[in-house]
Amino acid sequence: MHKKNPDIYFLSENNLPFSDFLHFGMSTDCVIFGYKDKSLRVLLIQRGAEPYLDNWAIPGDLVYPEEDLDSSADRILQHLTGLENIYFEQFHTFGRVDRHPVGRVITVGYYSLVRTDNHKPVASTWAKEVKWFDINELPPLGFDHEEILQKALANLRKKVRTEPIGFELLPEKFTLLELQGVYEALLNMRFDKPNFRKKILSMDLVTPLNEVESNVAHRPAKLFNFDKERYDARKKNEISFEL
Amino acid sequence: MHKKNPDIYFLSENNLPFSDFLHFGMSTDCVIFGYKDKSLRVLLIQRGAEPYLDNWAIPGDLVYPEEDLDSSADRILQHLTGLENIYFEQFHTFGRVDRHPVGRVITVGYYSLVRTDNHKPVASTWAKEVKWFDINELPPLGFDHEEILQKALANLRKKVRTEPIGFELLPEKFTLLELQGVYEALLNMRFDKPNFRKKILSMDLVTPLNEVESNVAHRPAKLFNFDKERYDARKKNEISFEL
DNA sequence: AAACTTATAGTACTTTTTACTTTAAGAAAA
DNA sequence: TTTTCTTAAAGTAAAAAGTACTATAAGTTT
Repeated sequence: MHKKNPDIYFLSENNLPFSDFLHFGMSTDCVIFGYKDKSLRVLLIQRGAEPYLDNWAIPGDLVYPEEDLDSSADRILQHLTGLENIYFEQFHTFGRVDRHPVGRVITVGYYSLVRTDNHKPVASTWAKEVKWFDINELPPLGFDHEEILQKALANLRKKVRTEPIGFELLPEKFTLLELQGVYEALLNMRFDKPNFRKKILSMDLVTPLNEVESNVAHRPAKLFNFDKERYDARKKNEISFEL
Repeated sequence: MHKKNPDIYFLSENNLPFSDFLHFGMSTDCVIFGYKDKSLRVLLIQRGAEPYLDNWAIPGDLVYPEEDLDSSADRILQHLTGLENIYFEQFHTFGRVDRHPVGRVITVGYYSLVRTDNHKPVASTWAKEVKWFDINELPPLGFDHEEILQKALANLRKKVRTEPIGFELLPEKFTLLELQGVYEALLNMRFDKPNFRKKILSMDLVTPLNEVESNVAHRPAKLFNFDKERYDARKKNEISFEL
């Protein structure tokens, strides 16, 4: 017999005891995006344990009992890339009853943007291999990770149209043509060069530096950096970034 | 002593047993939006149990062990409004370690749009009262529900600019001025009447009916309905709706 | 029938977007 | 050192979209 319990919000018709509801596992998965050679990439791991041994998968881990969700995502990112202050964003939570073969595990999906030139991800105990995959040449993935990855991509593509996050994929200093390449890879479309340039400059969010690119076999382009302070200040006044 | 376990993805440095990670409670909260008298409203409940007894809160419930997240949200919506096929959307998951006084409960936030003319929500065992609140006159809320509500609203306001979901707040048949009222309430801004009208008609997503509104003390406006089929067909070709 | 209210159509103007041309600046080859 | 090549960067014109406002139509109420 179940006695009536201090319910959370309400326990509906069934009067199950509170403890019956505390049997969920919780994980976070991080879809890590990078940009190289004019194409968008995703960092995947090859699993070193059951279930889905040897399958490629999105890096993730169980959430610790005393850990916030965002902290968990941050931990995974640092563990895998060795980088701090990576841009990441929660985008969707996946909880299908049968999504995990071992038990009822809910996973919170995050996506992240990293500067691929900054680091070399390394394999470790929990992953046989870590590798960048072109977004158009993905291997089959374990769990429901194909669904998760596609949803991450869809969310990123939406977000990138209204917020200046494309910069997160580039080094501090970049040329406008490099920026254009990022947006073309992200949105899978071409832009007219002069018009893209005009549009970006008119937003007044990139600052020209007194520096040009080097080691190129043609006229070197001017380098810019993103003025995050100006953007943040402007965001308060609800001015939006649209591409 | 903990023995090494079949980990999910990987258990990082600490080798805690699998069962140690299955102590999460899981709930869904539904921010239910409605529209009436030119203003946007939210349906809240007054809690009939601890914690936060008598506080106003967003309706929600624990997820059942064998229940999908979306099903859980749907159940709450039906329970509360008696309506089926309500539009709802997952928007964010809240998991701060101390967000719930009773234990580690993660909550998945949904928002929902309902036609307020269709139903009368009723109080029941788990809620002393159920009431619509104007979005600008909200009471203090229990838990982290103020944060959840504001995030729901922000998400809705973003979504409404790119997808034609405003219609979900209106009856099947509506006038263009009513539609304008919905968007003005949602986005908290005014539109020019002729221009709004022109824009909506140019999208070709509403169909004029051979009917006009009645019981108005002036020239009655033509009624329209939303052509969901046309929108769905067009969405496949990636044509977007922007206001 | 006159006055009033809102629907609905239309018009002129401004801003933004798009497509394309021209010139500039540096690197490499002849 | 001159020519050729490549990309940077500025400019221009036409088209489209957005904005502000005016005028007329079609009902209801007095």
